[in-house]
Formats: sequence, structure tokens, C-alpha cells
Amino acid sequence: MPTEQTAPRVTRRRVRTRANLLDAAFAVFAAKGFGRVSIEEVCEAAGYSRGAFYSNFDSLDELFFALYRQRADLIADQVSGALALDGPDLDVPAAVDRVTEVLLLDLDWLLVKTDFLVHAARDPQVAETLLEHRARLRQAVADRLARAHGLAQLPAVLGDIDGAAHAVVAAYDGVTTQLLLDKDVDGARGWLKQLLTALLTDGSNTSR
Amino acid sequence: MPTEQTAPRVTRRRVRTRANLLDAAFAVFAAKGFGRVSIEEVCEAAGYSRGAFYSNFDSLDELFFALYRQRADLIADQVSGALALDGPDLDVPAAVDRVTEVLLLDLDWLLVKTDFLVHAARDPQVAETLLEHRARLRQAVADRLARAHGLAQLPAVLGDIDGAAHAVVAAYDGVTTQLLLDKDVDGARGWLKQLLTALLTDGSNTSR
DNA sequence: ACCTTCCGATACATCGATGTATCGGATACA
DNA sequence: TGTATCCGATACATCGATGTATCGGAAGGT
Repeated sequence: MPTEQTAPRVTRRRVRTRANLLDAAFAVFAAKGFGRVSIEEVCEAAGYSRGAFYSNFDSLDELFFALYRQRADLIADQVSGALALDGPDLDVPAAVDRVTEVLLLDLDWLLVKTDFLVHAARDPQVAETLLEHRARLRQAVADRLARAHGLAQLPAVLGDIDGAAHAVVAAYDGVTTQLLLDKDVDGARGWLKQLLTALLTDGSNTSR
Repeated sequence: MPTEQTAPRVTRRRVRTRANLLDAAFAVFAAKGFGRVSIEEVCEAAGYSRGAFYSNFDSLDELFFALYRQRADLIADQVSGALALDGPDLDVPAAVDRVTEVLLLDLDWLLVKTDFLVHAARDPQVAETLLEHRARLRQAVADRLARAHGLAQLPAVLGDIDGAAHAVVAAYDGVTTQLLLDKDVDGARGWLKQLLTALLTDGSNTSR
């Protein structure tokens, strides 16, 4: 008996082509923007014909949605990993460095993610998914802050830890916007670090 | 002699229809997103036929560009006004309130602006325009901060005044992103105020 | 009021994208 | 290895969007 439930028999080649389509779509979306991409372009980039597409997805929207989930989960894992790396003592600058590294590593992902944002902004259904994902990230940050809260400094006038986590996400989003325009990844990283330390540490000391 | 330069004679009806097309385009773009709008939809919403469109614009991209410039200039003026309102003494909370009011007033504008962002992110030509506009806003903020800098508090560990202005813009962008998803304008306003005061005042006092 | 110039509507030709139906070859399982 | 099933390629029909060429009517100047 198959390990799957009722099983449309199972598959194998299918998962490959599906993955290939998703990868190709990522590249094409990043390059041209979701709004300017046709199904055929994705297929061509993946080396398939449209038959393969319609066999795996119902619409470009559905593919886009699947693509977002895939990549977003991946990033979420990386961030969780970066946050969990050091011991119970939180080294703020180090953690900020690592997270910043992960979050601003891939410009293509930021492009696609922003496409998905404008998509979600007009579809409450989709927005909910994106909000959930953001909440997960935020929660990871909040947990990390909570674990280390007793140690060093109290955040600021941001309210509770949850407020601080919100602020972290907002800073990330803000820096992302600028980065999308000037494409200065290193600058954005430094800038995000600065913002995060400004938000997470009491504004008294000006040394690093 | 006409006051215009070499003058393709002048016009009058033309400016009306052009404005109507731009207004209609704004509504349609906000509702469906730039990537999902056809020329014909814009014309239909404006009450014209495609002939009018092609008589005024060469492409949807060109219209979008013009639309952005129009609205962006408008917002920039409003922000400048809100910043210039009080005297040489800067009342930070009051100024933050007014600016926040202006910037987060119109959800439709935020939607269109974000569409334009993803558009600009793939076209350096367009990106430059957007960057210029952002620089203008940032400069207005920086000027205002400079005028009131000697008065009350020194910002924080953000570096110079220009750094603080950068931070303000980043906070705005960050809050915008969240607002696009949850559509909670009031929440976003309060949240932006909180962020801005956290960034602009030394993090020592927690009272208002 | 004329009439020249301009603007926008209509009609047409074209192109690209979409979705479906069908078929041949690959794949998994016996 | 045989065979039933599945997957993806091909071909086709259709639809919508685009751009252009042409024409009738409005605007503006004198």
C-alpha cells in the first residue's frame, strides 16, 4: 500500500518538473515582475511547454502563491537558525549581524516578495497568508528578545517586547524599500544594523 | 503670440481629458494593480475611448509615470506644508502627528505608490525619479530637524541629522508595508508616531 | 461667423496569451 | 518485461489587448 492517503497513484517526475517550474518562475518573476510575465515565458525558461504548466497549476496566481510559500518558509527557517545560533545570552550586535545577513542577502527574493506584497494588498485571502508568515518571523524575534531580555538593556519607549519585535520588522521593511531602489546591498545591511541597534538599545551610548 | 514656447498651437480640452484619464487611472490602478490593468479599462473608467488615450500618451507605462509624478508632487507639498506649519521651535509630537496624518491618509495612494516601487525596482531610469522624490522628502525632514536641533534633544545613535531623516523615511516605509496588508490606518498612524518618537528622541523618558 | 487646427471616436488589422483536447512516450508497479 | 497509468508536448480554437488609420465634430483665433 502507498504511504500516501488515497493516492492518485503517487508521482516522481512530477515533483521534478514542478520544482523546475517554480525555480524558473522565480528567476523570471525577479527579472520582469509578476505583472509582466506570461505563462509561456515561465515554461520556456523552465524548458517545458505549456502542457506541463497546466498539468501542475491552474493559473499563474496559483504558481505565484506556491512559489511564495516555498521561499518564505525557507527564509523563515534561516532566520530562526540565525537567531538560535548563540546561547541563552543574547549578543545583540552579533545576532543583528547574522539576521541582517540572511534577510538582505538576495535581491531577487526581495523583488519577488514585494511583488507578492502588492498582490496580497488587493486580495485579503492572500494577505492573510502573508500576515501569518510575518507574524511567524516577528514571533521568532520576540521569543529571542524575551530570552535575553533580563540580561542587558531594556529596549526603549516601544512598549513591550512585542512592540520591539514589530519595530524590528518595520525597520526591515523600510530598509528593503530603499534597497530595491538603490541596489546597494552592503549599504542597506549597515543601515539596517544601525536602525536595529538604535531601536533595540537605549539611546544613551554612541559608541559601537 | 502664445506664452508657450514654439507651441503646437496650445490646447484646453486636452488638459481636461488628460487630467480625467489620470484620475481614472489612479482609481483603476488602486483597485486592480498596475499589472492587471489594460489601457481600455482606464479609458472606460474615464469615459473615453482608446483614441483619447493614444492621443495623450504613448503607453500605459508613460501614463503611470506621469500619474506618479503628479501625485508625488502633491504629497511632497503637503508634507512640506505640515512641516513648515509651526514656528522655528519644533514641537516634535505635533509635527509628527501632522506628517503622519498626511502620509498615511490615503490607502489608495499607498497602493499605487507601491506598484510604482516594484516598477521602479526593475527600471533604473524610473528608479532615479523615485529616488529623487524620496530625497526631496528626506531633505525636507532634515531641514526641519536642523532648524529645531539646537532646541531640545539630540536624536540618537543614528549619526547626523541626515541619518535621522533616513530613519524617518525608513520608518514610514516599514509602517506602510504593514498597513498595506492589514488596512488598519489608525493603527498604522499610532504605530508610526511611536516609531518616530522612539527614533527622534533620546530613549530615556517614557512619558509623552 | 468662418475656417483652420486639433482632438477623440470608430473601425480594422494584428498579435500574443490563454485554455483545452488529444496523443505519444515515459514511469511505476507486477 | 509487460502493461496500465500518468505526464507533458502538440495542435487548435478563442479571446482580449494593442496600435493605427481614418473621419466627424469641437475649439480657438480672427
